[in-house]
Amino acid sequence: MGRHSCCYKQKLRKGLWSPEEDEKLIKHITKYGHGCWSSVPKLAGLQRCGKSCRLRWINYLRPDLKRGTFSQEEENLIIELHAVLGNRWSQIAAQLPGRTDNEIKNLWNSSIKKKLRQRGIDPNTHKPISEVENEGKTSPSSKNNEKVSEGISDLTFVDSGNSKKTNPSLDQNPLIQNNPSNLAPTHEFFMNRFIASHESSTTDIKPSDLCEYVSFQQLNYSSNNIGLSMNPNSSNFFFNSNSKSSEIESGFNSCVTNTVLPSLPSSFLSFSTRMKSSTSLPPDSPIGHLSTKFQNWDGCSLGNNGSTSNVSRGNCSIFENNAFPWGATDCVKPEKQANVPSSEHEIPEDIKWSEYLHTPFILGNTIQNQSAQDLYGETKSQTQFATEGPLSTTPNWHPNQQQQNLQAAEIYSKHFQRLPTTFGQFA
DNA sequence: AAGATAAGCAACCGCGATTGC
DNA sequence: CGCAATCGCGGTTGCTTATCT
Repeated sequence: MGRHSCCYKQKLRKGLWSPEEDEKLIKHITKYGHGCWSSVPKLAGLQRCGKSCRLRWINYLRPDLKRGTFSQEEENLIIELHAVLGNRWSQIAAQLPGRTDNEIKNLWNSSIKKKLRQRGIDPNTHKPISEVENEGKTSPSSKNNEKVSEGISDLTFVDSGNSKKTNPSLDQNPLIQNNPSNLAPTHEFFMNRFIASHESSTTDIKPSDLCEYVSFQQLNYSSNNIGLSMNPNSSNFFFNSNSKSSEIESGFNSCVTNTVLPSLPSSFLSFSTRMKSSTSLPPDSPIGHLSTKFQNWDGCSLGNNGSTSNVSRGNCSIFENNAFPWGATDCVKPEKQANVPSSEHEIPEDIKWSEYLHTPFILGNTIQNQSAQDLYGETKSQTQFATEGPLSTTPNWHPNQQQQNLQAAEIYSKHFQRLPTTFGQFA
Protein backbone atom coordinates (compact mmCIF):
# COMPACT_ATOMS: atom_id res chain seq x y z
CA MET A 1 0.00 0.00 0.00
CA GLY A 2 0.97 3.58 -0.02
CA ARG A 3 1.88 5.74 -2.88
CA HIS A 4 5.14 5.40 -4.57
CA SER A 5 7.56 8.06 -3.60
CA CYS A 6 7.30 10.97 -5.98
CA CYS A 7 11.07 11.29 -5.85
CA TYR A 8 11.59 7.78 -7.11
CA LYS A 9 8.93 8.16 -9.71
CA GLN A 10 10.41 11.28 -11.19
CA LYS A 11 14.07 10.53 -10.58
CA LEU A 12 14.36 13.55 -8.38
CA ARG A 13 17.13 14.52 -6.06
CA LYS A 14 17.01 13.35 -2.50
CA GLY A 15 19.04 13.96 0.57
CA LEU A 16 20.57 17.12 1.86
CA TRP A 17 19.85 20.39 0.17
CA SER A 18 22.66 22.31 -1.39
CA PRO A 19 22.98 26.07 -0.86
CA GLU A 20 22.15 26.53 -4.52
CA GLU A 21 18.91 24.64 -4.12
CA ASP A 22 18.07 26.65 -1.04
CA GLU A 23 18.73 29.78 -2.92
CA LYS A 24 16.45 28.77 -5.76
CA LEU A 25 13.67 27.86 -3.41
CA ILE A 26 13.96 31.03 -1.34
CA LYS A 27 14.11 33.12 -4.44
CA HIS A 28 11.04 31.50 -5.88
CA ILE A 29 8.91 31.57 -2.76
CA THR A 30 9.79 35.11 -1.77
CA LYS A 31 8.89 36.20 -5.23
CA TYR A 32 5.82 34.14 -5.99
CA GLY A 33 4.83 32.42 -2.81
CA HIS A 34 4.60 28.68 -2.75
CA GLY A 35 1.11 28.29 -4.12
CA CYS A 36 0.76 24.68 -5.08
CA TRP A 37 3.75 22.89 -3.70
CA SER A 38 3.82 20.34 -6.44
CA SER A 39 4.44 23.05 -8.97
CA VAL A 40 7.13 24.79 -6.93
CA PRO A 41 10.09 22.62 -7.94
CA LYS A 42 9.28 22.96 -11.60
CA LEU A 43 8.84 26.70 -11.40
CA ALA A 44 11.85 27.13 -9.18
CA GLY A 45 14.03 24.96 -11.36
CA LEU A 46 14.62 22.30 -8.75
CA GLN A 47 15.04 18.59 -9.17
CA ARG A 48 13.01 17.95 -6.07
CA CYS A 49 9.50 16.90 -5.33
CA GLY A 50 7.04 19.43 -4.01
CA LYS A 51 6.87 17.66 -0.74
CA SER A 52 10.56 17.99 -0.25
CA CYS A 53 10.40 21.68 -1.11
CA ARG A 54 7.63 22.25 1.32
CA LEU A 55 9.52 20.49 4.07
CA ARG A 56 12.67 22.37 3.38
CA TRP A 57 10.86 25.67 3.44
CA ILE A 58 8.86 24.97 6.54
CA ASN A 59 11.64 23.45 8.56
CA TYR A 60 14.60 25.42 7.44
CA LEU A 61 14.17 28.31 5.07
CA ARG A 62 11.17 30.14 6.42
CA PRO A 63 12.27 33.61 7.49
CA ASP A 64 10.41 33.49 10.79
CA LEU A 65 12.31 30.56 12.19
CA LYS A 66 14.12 31.14 15.40
CA ARG A 67 16.66 28.33 15.31
CA GLY A 68 19.37 28.01 17.88
CA THR A 69 19.16 26.13 21.12
CA PHE A 70 15.96 25.95 23.04
CA SER A 71 15.71 27.97 26.20
CA GLN A 72 14.76 26.35 29.45
CA GLU A 73 11.46 28.18 29.23
CA GLU A 74 10.76 26.71 25.85
CA GLU A 75 11.61 23.26 27.10
CA ASN A 76 9.29 23.64 30.04
CA LEU A 77 6.57 24.79 27.76
CA ILE A 78 7.09 21.83 25.48
CA ILE A 79 6.87 19.45 28.38
CA GLU A 80 3.67 20.96 29.60
CA LEU A 81 2.14 21.11 26.19
CA HIS A 82 3.14 17.54 25.58
CA ALA A 83 1.34 16.54 28.72
CA VAL A 84 -1.80 18.03 27.27
CA LEU A 85 -1.41 17.37 23.59
CA GLY A 86 0.73 14.29 23.40
CA ASN A 87 2.75 13.91 20.24
CA ARG A 88 0.87 16.57 18.38
CA TRP A 89 4.04 18.28 17.42
CA SER A 90 2.49 20.72 15.06
CA GLN A 91 0.12 21.93 17.73
CA ILE A 92 2.92 22.20 20.22
CA ALA A 93 5.00 24.05 17.69
CA ALA A 94 2.15 26.45 17.13
CA GLN A 95 2.65 27.65 20.68
CA LEU A 96 6.34 28.22 20.21
CA PRO A 97 6.88 30.97 17.69
CA GLY A 98 9.77 30.36 15.40
CA ARG A 99 10.01 26.69 16.19
CA THR A 100 9.02 23.88 13.89
CA ASP A 101 7.29 20.70 14.76
CA ASN A 102 10.26 18.78 13.47
CA GLU A 103 12.62 20.71 15.66
CA ILE A 104 10.50 20.16 18.71
CA LYS A 105 10.05 16.52 17.92
CA ASN A 106 13.79 16.10 17.61
CA LEU A 107 14.37 17.90 20.85
CA TRP A 108 11.84 15.75 22.59
CA ASN A 109 13.27 12.52 21.32
CA SER A 110 16.88 13.39 21.80
CA SER A 111 16.90 15.45 24.94
CA ILE A 112 13.73 16.07 26.88
CA LYS A 113 12.73 12.44 27.09
CA LYS A 114 16.03 11.65 28.65
CA LYS A 115 15.86 14.50 31.09
CA LEU A 116 12.43 13.48 32.23
CA ARG A 117 13.52 9.91 32.77
CA GLN A 118 16.44 11.14 34.79
CA ARG A 119 13.97 12.97 36.97
CA GLY A 120 11.96 9.82 37.36
CA ILE A 121 9.17 10.83 35.08
CA ASP A 122 7.90 8.71 32.31
CA PRO A 123 7.96 10.96 29.27
CA ASN A 124 5.11 9.18 27.63
CA THR A 125 2.64 9.30 30.42
CA HIS A 126 4.12 12.15 32.44
CA LYS A 127 3.67 9.99 35.44
CA PRO A 128 6.36 9.03 37.89
CA ILE A 129 8.15 6.04 36.47
CA SER A 130 7.58 4.03 39.61
CA GLU A 131 3.87 4.32 39.16
CA VAL A 132 4.08 3.36 35.55
CA GLU A 133 6.08 0.33 36.50
CA ASN A 134 3.59 -0.61 39.16
CA GLU A 135 0.81 -0.32 36.69
CA GLY A 136 2.77 -2.54 34.42
CA LYS A 137 3.04 -5.18 37.09
CA THR A 138 -0.56 -5.05 38.13
CA SER A 139 -2.19 -4.44 34.85
CA PRO A 140 -3.20 -7.65 33.15
CA SER A 141 -3.26 -6.00 29.78
CA SER A 142 0.31 -4.89 29.99
CA LYS A 143 2.45 -7.47 28.37
CA ASN A 144 5.66 -6.34 29.94
CA ASN A 145 7.25 -3.48 31.73
CA GLU A 146 9.18 -2.30 28.78
CA LYS A 147 6.03 -1.79 26.93
CA VAL A 148 4.63 0.24 29.73
CA SER A 149 7.70 2.33 29.96
CA GLU A 150 7.34 3.09 26.34
CA GLY A 151 3.83 4.20 26.93
CA ILE A 152 2.30 1.66 24.64
CA SER A 153 0.43 -0.08 27.33
CA ASP A 154 -3.20 -0.39 26.63
CA LEU A 155 -3.94 1.20 29.92
CA THR A 156 -1.49 3.98 29.82
CA PHE A 157 -1.93 5.20 26.36
CA VAL A 158 -1.16 8.82 26.14
CA ASP A 159 1.64 8.93 23.70
CA SER A 160 3.42 6.02 22.25
CA GLY A 161 5.92 7.84 20.17
CA ASN A 162 4.19 6.47 17.15
CA SER A 163 0.62 7.08 17.96
CA LYS A 164 -0.49 7.71 14.46
CA LYS A 165 0.26 4.29 13.21
CA THR A 166 -0.03 2.03 16.18
CA ASN A 167 -2.39 3.58 18.63
CA PRO A 168 -6.06 4.07 18.60
CA SER A 169 -7.18 7.60 18.31
CA LEU A 170 -7.66 9.41 21.53
CA ASP A 171 -11.34 9.13 21.10
CA GLN A 172 -10.89 5.43 21.14
CA ASN A 173 -8.64 5.46 24.11
CA PRO A 174 -9.14 2.10 25.71
CA LEU A 175 -8.73 3.67 29.07
CA ILE A 176 -11.85 5.55 28.37
CA GLN A 177 -13.76 3.00 26.45
CA ASN A 178 -12.80 -0.24 28.00
CA ASN A 179 -11.79 0.58 31.47
CA PRO A 180 -14.34 2.95 32.83
CA SER A 181 -14.05 1.24 36.14
CA ASN A 182 -10.60 2.66 36.50
CA LEU A 183 -12.02 6.09 36.54
CA ALA A 184 -13.84 7.78 39.28
CA PRO A 185 -17.48 8.19 38.42
CA THR A 186 -16.98 11.86 37.91
CA HIS A 187 -14.25 11.22 35.44
CA GLU A 188 -16.39 8.79 33.61
CA PHE A 189 -19.25 11.13 33.69
CA PHE A 190 -17.34 13.96 32.15
CA MET A 191 -15.49 11.83 29.73
CA ASN A 192 -18.61 10.26 28.43
CA ARG A 193 -20.24 13.58 28.21
CA PHE A 194 -17.40 15.13 26.33
CA ILE A 195 -16.94 12.23 24.03
CA ALA A 196 -20.61 12.47 23.32
CA SER A 197 -20.20 16.14 22.72
CA HIS A 198 -17.64 15.42 20.14
CA GLU A 199 -19.60 12.75 18.46
CA SER A 200 -22.82 14.63 18.35
CA SER A 201 -23.14 18.23 17.52
CA THR A 202 -26.53 18.30 19.13
CA THR A 203 -25.22 17.65 22.58
CA ASP A 204 -25.88 20.20 25.21
CA ILE A 205 -22.26 20.23 26.25
CA LYS A 206 -20.49 23.26 25.00
CA PRO A 207 -16.99 24.53 25.17
CA SER A 208 -17.97 26.70 28.04
CA ASP A 209 -18.74 23.59 29.98
CA LEU A 210 -15.22 22.52 29.58
CA CYS A 211 -14.10 25.93 30.71
CA GLU A 212 -16.09 25.44 33.79
CA TYR A 213 -14.65 22.09 34.41
CA VAL A 214 -11.16 23.27 33.84
CA SER A 215 -11.66 26.26 36.00
CA PHE A 216 -13.13 24.22 38.67
CA GLN A 217 -10.16 21.98 38.72
CA GLN A 218 -7.97 24.93 38.74
CA LEU A 219 -9.36 25.88 42.05
CA ASN A 220 -8.59 22.52 43.42
CA TYR A 221 -5.37 22.12 41.68
CA SER A 222 -2.89 23.96 43.70
CA SER A 223 -4.00 27.24 45.01
CA ASN A 224 -0.53 28.48 45.68
CA ASN A 225 0.29 27.90 42.09
CA ILE A 226 -2.37 30.12 40.78
CA GLY A 227 -1.33 33.32 42.37
CA LEU A 228 -4.69 34.91 42.12
CA SER A 229 -5.58 34.57 45.74
CA MET A 230 -8.16 32.24 44.54
CA ASN A 231 -10.06 30.63 47.25
CA PRO A 232 -10.28 26.97 46.56
CA ASN A 233 -13.61 26.89 48.27
CA SER A 234 -15.02 29.70 46.30
CA SER A 235 -16.79 29.26 43.05
CA ASN A 236 -16.50 32.89 42.17
CA PHE A 237 -13.45 32.69 40.06
CA PHE A 238 -14.58 30.37 37.39
CA PHE A 239 -17.37 31.14 35.12
CA ASN A 240 -20.68 31.56 36.64
CA SER A 241 -21.89 28.51 35.06
CA ASN A 242 -25.39 29.13 33.90
CA SER A 243 -25.03 25.49 33.41
CA LYS A 244 -26.89 24.20 30.50
CA SER A 245 -27.14 20.89 32.12
CA SER A 246 -28.09 19.93 35.57
CA GLU A 247 -25.96 16.89 35.07
CA ILE A 248 -22.98 19.11 34.81
CA GLU A 249 -23.77 20.69 38.09
CA SER A 250 -24.28 17.42 39.78
CA GLY A 251 -21.05 16.30 38.24
CA PHE A 252 -19.28 19.22 39.73
CA ASN A 253 -20.91 18.63 43.00
CA SER A 254 -19.75 15.12 42.84
CA CYS A 255 -16.27 16.39 42.27
CA VAL A 256 -16.55 18.64 45.23
CA THR A 257 -17.69 15.99 47.57
CA ASN A 258 -15.17 13.50 46.37
CA THR A 259 -12.37 16.01 46.23
CA VAL A 260 -10.66 13.52 44.02
CA LEU A 261 -10.00 15.55 41.01
CA PRO A 262 -7.69 14.83 38.23
CA SER A 263 -4.88 17.22 37.93
CA LEU A 264 -4.41 19.31 34.91
CA PRO A 265 -1.10 20.29 33.53
CA SER A 266 -0.66 23.92 34.21
CA SER A 267 -0.52 24.67 30.54
CA PHE A 268 -4.03 23.46 30.28
CA LEU A 269 -5.01 25.61 33.17
CA SER A 270 -3.31 28.55 31.66
CA PHE A 271 -5.21 28.00 28.47
CA SER A 272 -8.34 28.19 30.44
CA THR A 273 -7.30 31.29 32.24
CA ARG A 274 -6.16 32.97 29.13
CA MET A 275 -9.29 32.09 27.32
CA LYS A 276 -11.21 33.69 30.06
CA SER A 277 -8.98 36.66 30.31
CA SER A 278 -9.06 37.35 26.64
CA THR A 279 -12.79 37.55 26.49
CA SER A 280 -14.80 40.64 26.75
CA LEU A 281 -16.26 40.17 30.13
CA PRO A 282 -17.10 43.32 31.98
CA PRO A 283 -14.55 44.53 34.47
CA ASP A 284 -16.87 43.94 37.34
CA SER A 285 -17.27 40.28 36.65
CA PRO A 286 -15.08 37.87 38.50
CA ILE A 287 -13.24 37.18 35.31
CA GLY A 288 -13.69 40.54 33.76
CA HIS A 289 -11.30 42.32 36.02
CA LEU A 290 -8.71 39.83 35.01
CA SER A 291 -9.28 40.43 31.39
CA THR A 292 -8.15 43.99 31.73
CA LYS A 293 -4.86 42.77 33.02
CA PHE A 294 -4.40 39.93 30.64
CA GLN A 295 -5.13 41.56 27.40
CA ASN A 296 -1.64 41.45 26.14
CA TRP A 297 -0.81 37.90 26.77
CA ASP A 298 1.67 36.73 24.34
CA GLY A 299 -0.41 34.29 22.39
CA CYS A 300 -2.10 37.34 20.95
CA SER A 301 -0.69 39.67 18.48
CA LEU A 302 -1.39 43.30 18.93
CA GLY A 303 -2.68 45.54 16.25
CA ASN A 304 -0.30 47.86 14.55
CA ASN A 305 -1.16 50.61 16.91
CA GLY A 306 -0.58 48.43 19.88
CA SER A 307 -4.23 48.49 20.67
CA THR A 308 -5.50 45.65 22.71
CA SER A 309 -8.82 45.68 21.03
CA ASN A 310 -7.66 43.10 18.60
CA VAL A 311 -7.19 40.59 21.29
CA SER A 312 -9.69 38.10 20.22
CA ARG A 313 -9.70 34.72 18.76
CA GLY A 314 -8.77 36.03 15.38
CA ASN A 315 -5.50 37.38 16.58
CA CYS A 316 -4.49 34.76 19.04
CA SER A 317 -2.12 32.26 17.68
CA ILE A 318 -3.42 29.71 20.05
CA PHE A 319 -6.82 30.05 18.52
CA GLU A 320 -5.59 30.49 15.05
CA ASN A 321 -3.86 27.24 15.45
CA ASN A 322 -6.92 25.62 16.82
CA ALA A 323 -5.41 24.77 20.10
CA PHE A 324 -8.78 25.77 21.39
CA PRO A 325 -11.04 25.66 18.46
CA TRP A 326 -13.96 27.20 20.18
CA GLY A 327 -11.93 30.30 20.79
CA ALA A 328 -12.17 32.61 23.67
CA THR A 329 -15.66 33.64 23.04
CA ASP A 330 -17.23 30.35 23.67
CA CYS A 331 -16.35 30.58 27.26
CA VAL A 332 -18.56 33.49 28.02
CA LYS A 333 -22.20 33.99 28.18
CA PRO A 334 -23.82 34.63 24.82
CA GLU A 335 -24.64 38.23 25.59
CA LYS A 336 -21.00 38.89 26.18
CA GLN A 337 -20.13 37.72 22.73
CA ALA A 338 -21.97 40.42 20.92
CA ASN A 339 -18.91 42.12 19.59
CA VAL A 340 -17.54 39.00 18.05
CA PRO A 341 -18.61 37.99 14.57
CA SER A 342 -20.84 34.99 14.74
CA SER A 343 -18.63 33.04 12.45
CA GLU A 344 -16.01 33.07 15.13
CA HIS A 345 -18.26 31.15 17.42
CA GLU A 346 -18.27 28.19 15.19
CA ILE A 347 -16.30 25.33 16.45
CA PRO A 348 -14.00 23.82 13.90
CA GLU A 349 -14.22 20.11 13.77
CA ASP A 350 -10.58 19.47 13.41
CA ILE A 351 -9.84 19.36 17.09
CA LYS A 352 -11.59 16.74 19.06
CA TRP A 353 -12.85 17.45 22.47
CA SER A 354 -11.69 14.27 23.93
CA GLU A 355 -8.20 15.01 22.81
CA TYR A 356 -8.10 17.80 25.27
CA LEU A 357 -9.61 15.74 27.94
CA HIS A 358 -7.72 12.56 27.95
CA THR A 359 -4.71 13.81 29.74
CA PRO A 360 -6.39 15.24 32.78
CA PHE A 361 -8.38 12.12 33.20
CA ILE A 362 -5.49 9.84 32.81
CA LEU A 363 -3.25 11.87 34.96
CA GLY A 364 -6.02 12.17 37.42
CA ASN A 365 -5.38 8.87 39.00
CA THR A 366 -1.82 9.59 39.73
CA ILE A 367 -0.86 13.19 39.95
CA GLN A 368 -3.63 14.52 42.00
CA ASN A 369 -2.97 17.82 43.63
CA GLN A 370 0.42 18.05 42.14
CA SER A 371 1.27 20.64 39.63
CA ALA A 372 3.18 19.93 36.51
CA GLN A 373 5.98 22.06 37.77
CA ASP A 374 6.17 20.15 40.98
CA LEU A 375 6.28 16.96 39.11
CA TYR A 376 8.84 17.99 36.58
CA GLY A 377 10.94 19.48 39.29
CA GLU A 378 11.93 22.47 37.30
CA THR A 379 12.30 25.83 38.82
CA LYS A 380 9.41 28.14 38.33
CA SER A 381 10.74 30.02 35.43
CA GLN A 382 9.47 32.88 33.44
CA THR A 383 7.39 30.52 31.45
CA GLN A 384 5.08 30.10 34.32
CA PHE A 385 1.80 30.79 32.83
CA ALA A 386 -0.69 33.39 33.55
CA THR A 387 -2.23 31.29 36.21
CA GLU A 388 0.88 31.39 38.25
CA GLY A 389 2.08 34.91 38.18
CA PRO A 390 0.82 37.72 40.29
CA LEU A 391 -1.88 39.63 38.56
CA SER A 392 0.11 42.76 38.43
CA THR A 393 2.78 41.26 36.33
CA THR A 394 2.71 40.96 32.62
CA PRO A 395 1.07 37.75 31.68
CA ASN A 396 3.64 35.44 30.40
CA TRP A 397 2.47 32.75 28.16
CA HIS A 398 5.73 33.46 26.52
CA PRO A 399 8.05 35.61 28.51
CA ASN A 400 6.15 38.71 27.52
CA GLN A 401 4.70 40.41 24.53
CA GLN A 402 7.34 43.04 24.24
CA GLN A 403 10.10 40.58 24.36
CA GLN A 404 8.41 38.43 21.82
CA ASN A 405 7.81 41.27 19.47
CA LEU A 406 11.38 42.25 19.85
CA GLN A 407 12.40 38.70 19.26
CA ALA A 408 10.29 38.50 16.14
CA ALA A 409 11.73 41.73 14.92
CA GLU A 410 15.20 40.44 15.54
CA ILE A 411 14.44 37.27 13.72
CA TYR A 412 13.14 39.06 10.70
CA SER A 413 15.91 41.54 10.83
CA LYS A 414 18.41 38.75 11.07
CA HIS A 415 16.93 36.95 8.15
CA PHE A 416 16.70 40.02 6.03
CA GLN A 417 20.29 40.66 6.76
CA ARG A 418 21.02 37.15 5.76
CA LEU A 419 19.18 37.33 2.49
CA PRO A 420 21.87 39.08 0.49
CA THR A 421 24.40 36.53 1.57
CA THR A 422 22.05 33.72 0.96
CA PHE A 423 20.98 35.02 -2.38
CA GLY A 424 24.34 36.15 -3.53
CA GLN A 425 23.66 38.03 -6.68
CA PHE A 426 19.95 38.02 -6.13
CA ALA A 427 18.63 41.51 -6.38
C1' DA B 1 45.25 8.72 17.24
C1' DA B 2 41.65 5.66 16.10
C1' DG B 3 37.56 3.29 16.60
C1' DA B 4 33.10 3.02 19.01
C1' DT B 5 29.20 5.12 20.67
C1' DA B 6 26.01 8.82 21.52
C1' DA B 7 23.75 12.94 20.29
C1' DG B 8 21.70 16.09 17.21
C1' DC B 9 19.50 17.08 13.25
C1' DA B 10 17.66 17.17 8.41
C1' DA B 11 15.11 14.75 5.50
C1' DC B 12 12.28 10.90 3.99
C1' DC B 13 8.27 7.88 4.24
C1' DG B 14 3.66 6.52 4.76
C1' DC B 15 -0.69 7.61 6.10
C1' DG B 16 -5.07 10.19 6.87
C1' DA B 17 -7.51 14.25 5.65
C1' DT B 18 -8.79 17.54 2.41
C1' DT B 19 -9.69 19.37 -2.01
C1' DG B 20 -10.97 19.59 -6.70
C1' DC B 21 -12.56 17.51 -10.75
C1' DC C 1 -20.21 10.10 -5.43
C1' DG C 2 -15.74 8.34 -6.55
C1' DC C 3 -11.23 9.08 -7.64
C1' DA C 4 -6.81 11.21 -7.79
C1' DA C 5 -3.90 14.88 -6.44
C1' DT C 6 -2.28 17.37 -2.80
C1' DC C 7 -1.36 18.75 1.85
C1' DG C 8 0.07 18.16 6.43
C1' DC C 9 1.38 15.36 10.16
C1' DG C 10 3.94 12.07 12.95
C1' DG C 11 7.28 8.36 12.92
C1' DT C 12 11.53 6.89 11.34
C1' DT C 13 15.95 6.82 9.08
C1' DG C 14 20.44 7.99 8.22
C1' DC C 15 24.07 11.29 8.10
C1' DT C 16 27.26 14.36 10.61
C1' DT C 17 29.44 15.81 14.62
C1' DA C 18 30.81 15.29 19.38
C1' DT C 19 32.34 12.58 23.06
C1' DC C 20 34.20 8.60 25.13
C1' DT C 21 37.37 4.68 25.61
